[in-house]
Amino acid sequence: MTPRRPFRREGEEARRAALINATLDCIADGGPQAATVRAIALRAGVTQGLIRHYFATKEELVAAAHEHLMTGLTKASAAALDALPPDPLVRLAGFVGNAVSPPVADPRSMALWAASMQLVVRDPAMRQGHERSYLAFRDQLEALIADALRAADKPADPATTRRLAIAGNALLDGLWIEASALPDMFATDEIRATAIHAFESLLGLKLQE
Amino acid sequence: MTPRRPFRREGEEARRAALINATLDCIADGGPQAATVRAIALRAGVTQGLIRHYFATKEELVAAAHEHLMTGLTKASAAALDALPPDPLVRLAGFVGNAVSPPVADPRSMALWAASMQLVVRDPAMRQGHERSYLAFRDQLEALIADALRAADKPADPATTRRLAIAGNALLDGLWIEASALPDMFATDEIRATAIHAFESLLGLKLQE
DNA sequence: ATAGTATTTATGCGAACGTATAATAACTTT
DNA sequence: AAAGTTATTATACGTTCGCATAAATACTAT
Repeated sequence: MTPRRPFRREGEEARRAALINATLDCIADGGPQAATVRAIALRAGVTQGLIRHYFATKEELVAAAHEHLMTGLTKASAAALDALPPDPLVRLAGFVGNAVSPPVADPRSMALWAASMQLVVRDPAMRQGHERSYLAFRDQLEALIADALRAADKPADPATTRRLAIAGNALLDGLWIEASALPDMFATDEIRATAIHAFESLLGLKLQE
Repeated sequence: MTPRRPFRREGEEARRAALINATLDCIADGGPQAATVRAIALRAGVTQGLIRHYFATKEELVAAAHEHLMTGLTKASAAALDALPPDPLVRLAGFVGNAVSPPVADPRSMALWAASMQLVVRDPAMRQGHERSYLAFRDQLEALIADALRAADKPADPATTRRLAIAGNALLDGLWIEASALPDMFATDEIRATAIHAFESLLGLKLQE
């Protein structure tokens, strides 16, 4: 004779968003195996039956959460670019510095990224998505590198900028991982300085922050 | 009245090794959630009860597998160094090239690494282990960098070599991830050339492969 | 106000999980 | 050769998982 739990109808959009965010929170906290339908529902403030109403299977929900995460990261990166001044050398330095500093570098993002990488290795569809977002980021970096080289009157032919973008992207990935996984090992300033200094060496020019 | 399955006593050492390898295979194939006691036992050619006989809990087995993986990677890296000639410039180029090429770079290692990174973010004990192996690799790289700089009559003070080791390690990590996660995107030679060329820029000297 | 809709809760089911325990057979020792 | 030890198999137990379905209630339209 326990009273039935009261509720409000929040609408499809809000509920889907809440479920997706709850899924990401669960994965970030305890890994993919902690993202059970019951735990997700609890976090989203609903009961588990509701998940079935908006997503046919749990797998579908996880895929939607992954997509949401990826597009969110790309958007955040683009928005950060908008806030930078027009000088190419300053823009590149700012972009590089941001990529290895909080809030871009943080343990939660790292945990989510590691979780998604596991799927990427195994699932061709996930791999395609990863490839797309990887290329989007790298193309952004390549454009910034080309602008910086031209601003310094240096050659910026496609073969050069491509190679620099691949190496620069790898450098940022690696520093981001180290800064996120071992946050106590480096000061934020040290990682930023290391990243910018390395880019100066790679491009053979002086950047301004 | 089905006959009981025949067996042989293999001894503690062999059985522990078989169980650990089976665990890693399961994780590499299907992620941590695929490493169930039943799947591990099947792969190791035993029945599930035996796991309990050698490991008090599944968690203990997974931790042992993780440790085995890490020490194995460190050993492989050191062994590869032994095979290189004494010239510092050649050694560094060889070390850098190997780090981003098969068999070091391959999807299985990548999957295992991604799985372990999840634990690293969450578990302090795992993080300590990760930190140790990270530093071991970086120190190795720093020594090679210092030797290469000295061989080229360049300054190799500790502050410089440390910063170069951090950046160089990050670069190798990033390229290794890209080469492993997206093996069809780059030719092996391209990744090797990119890595060596980037190190030349970072150190300001010409390497020989 | 009332009826209708479909969002949401509540409950249940079968499978698979980690772990515990008992039975058995392959070795070892005497 | 017989007895003893323990590595190994076999079976069972309780929990939790994803998913299915039925019941109820908040909202919408008339």
